[in-house]
Amino acid sequence: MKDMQRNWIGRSTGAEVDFKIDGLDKNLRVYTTRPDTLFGATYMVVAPEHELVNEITTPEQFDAVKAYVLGAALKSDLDRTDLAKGKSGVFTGRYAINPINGTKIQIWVADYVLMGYGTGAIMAVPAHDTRDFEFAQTFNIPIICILDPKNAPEEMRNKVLKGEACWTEDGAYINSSNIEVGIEINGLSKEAGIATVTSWLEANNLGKATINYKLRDWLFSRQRYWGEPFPVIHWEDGEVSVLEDSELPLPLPEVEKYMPGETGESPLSNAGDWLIVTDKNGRKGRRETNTMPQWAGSCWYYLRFTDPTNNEEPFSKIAENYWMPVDLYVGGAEHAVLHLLYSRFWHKVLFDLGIVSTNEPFQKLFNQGMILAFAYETASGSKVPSDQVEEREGKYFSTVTGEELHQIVAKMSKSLKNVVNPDDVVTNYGADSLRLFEMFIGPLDATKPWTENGVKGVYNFLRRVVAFFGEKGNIAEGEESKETLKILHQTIRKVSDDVRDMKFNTAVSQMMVFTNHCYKAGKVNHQTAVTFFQVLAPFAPHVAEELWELYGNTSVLSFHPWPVFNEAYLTENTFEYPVSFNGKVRFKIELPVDMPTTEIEKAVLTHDHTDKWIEGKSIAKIIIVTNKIVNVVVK
RNA sequence: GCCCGGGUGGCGGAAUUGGUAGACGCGCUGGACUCAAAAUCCAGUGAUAGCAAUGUCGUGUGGGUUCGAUUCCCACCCCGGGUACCA
Repeated sequence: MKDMQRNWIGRSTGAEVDFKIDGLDKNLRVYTTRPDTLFGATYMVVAPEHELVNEITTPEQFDAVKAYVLGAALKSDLDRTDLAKGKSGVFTGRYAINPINGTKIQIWVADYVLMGYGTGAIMAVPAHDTRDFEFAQTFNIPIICILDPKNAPEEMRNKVLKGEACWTEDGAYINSSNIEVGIEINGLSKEAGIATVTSWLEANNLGKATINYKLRDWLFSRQRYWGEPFPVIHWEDGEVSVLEDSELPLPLPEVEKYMPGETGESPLSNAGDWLIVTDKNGRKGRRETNTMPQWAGSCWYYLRFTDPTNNEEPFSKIAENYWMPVDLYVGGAEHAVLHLLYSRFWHKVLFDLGIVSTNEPFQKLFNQGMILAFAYETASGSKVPSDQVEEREGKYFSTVTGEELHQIVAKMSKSLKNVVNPDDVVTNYGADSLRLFEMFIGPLDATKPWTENGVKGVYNFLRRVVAFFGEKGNIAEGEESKETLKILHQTIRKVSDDVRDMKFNTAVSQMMVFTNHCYKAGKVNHQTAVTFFQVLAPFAPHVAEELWELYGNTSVLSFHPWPVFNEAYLTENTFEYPVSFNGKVRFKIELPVDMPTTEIEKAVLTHDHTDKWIEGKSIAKIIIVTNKIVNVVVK
């Protein structure tokens, strides 16, 4: 999860390097994480949107470049990434001077370089970068190897040295010195190479060490109508002010259309009169049109929850101190780089400002798995809404086109219309059954398709609980049996542990074990029954409360403390040892738990079945793990 | 491509983290009840051989470590999710 956040933030360290443009009094600045490979730079690429494209392009190449830039602009982002398989680009006709060795290298325009990252321009080192290599091969650009892959297989190494293969891992520098300008990294390690070249660039004023992030905002940059408007006014004289506390909150204005403004501004720019404000001196101003869309507001809701009725401030220091940090954050993995990342960021800002008392907002994260559902797609892979699908003899067909479809498993979504409404389960089996089934279906963190196979199982369990404990004849007076007490207390322990570990499926199964035991035992006493109701209550609250009341209680069960298990009921006097020969279990033998190993050994060796397995062989060793297993090694 | 998960009966899933593989549930089979069916209750249910006692095989595949491996190590195959020309 933190890896995903790290990837999203995408911090990288490298250097910016200036290349002189041949015949122009300008520099082309690139960002690279590998300044050490400067000797291997054989061409440069600028993004189609780069501001210098027009200036760089020579008259002969102008039409070709213009056509290419236009073409790139028309491609959507999706197309551009979809076309990742093949590289495209066009030569600008212009050259740049490699500052480290004075070589003239071609400048190209290509859409595999993105304007939004770094400087929108790169130096290409085809021998040691797969993208550059692919491009250089496509357009017959020289490939110069400067890292000798000494530890690579011989065949591979030869290809790399000849510029016929790309090598992105470490190696020994070759062709990497220029005495005239005082730079020499041949023989250095990668780390030392990067440091040497970077300091050389800085000393000669040709570049500097830089840190870059690929972080994209995924929240405020996607403006929409629904969101809290910023309480900010831009005045005609250039002053910007925030609203008085007394003017808050600022509600959203009613608008006719929710589309973005004509200049691509937030939808609030369509709000007409609402936008214009005049102060008491007649000065005119315009309201800020940006809102806090989507989860911008919920990034801090947990703080407001600590003090929800406070009318003076978002939350009091006392309340914040008492409740924070949040014990548990339950959310899907899809929140990793969205809600969770923003929440952590905001919280850290508030912490630095001294407004909250913790550096992190959440103590523990739990990723619950997504519940998937069946969906349908055509042979060509396009999705068909589930309400346009009919089943005939185990095959699926579109009710619109009649085409045969195949069934896939995909996450539930509105667009696929494969959302399952749990109301049916509630109607047929009750809310407790639905609740219990969601816990019983499997581990909370597992992703799995929704199926109602098995709802019957938990429904049956609840029905058996009500049938057994609802029958007065099953409740006996007096002391509880040892066996029942043991299983009851095992159940308390297991359910307590499983709830703590959020393993609800096994907690439910333990309660089933207990109930099955009650049926076998035939009778249990009053105390056993009500203790079980307490355990059951968080899982099936309606059933548990009903039974609790049936037993003459007038208070609410949920307010009673959780039962505590008693170790004394769980201790055993004997243990049934599995006896194995060479690791294979052959029979079992019941022995006292405190029997010394020498006695156990004797008991095993004198057992009737033992002869059969040691016949004609000799015993090499006997391994006894107390109250676990006995293993006899024979040869 | 890269980064995470994960492969256990017909199915959903258990297994105290190296110690009896398959708890619990669904489904299926048989029995009881019923004129009959449903519901319910009881019993059985990994595969295979056997009337049985019992044997052999078995946790994606192949190897390794170990007295002992679903669990640890190495290589590979498959599935799911995330991400993607980030220089």
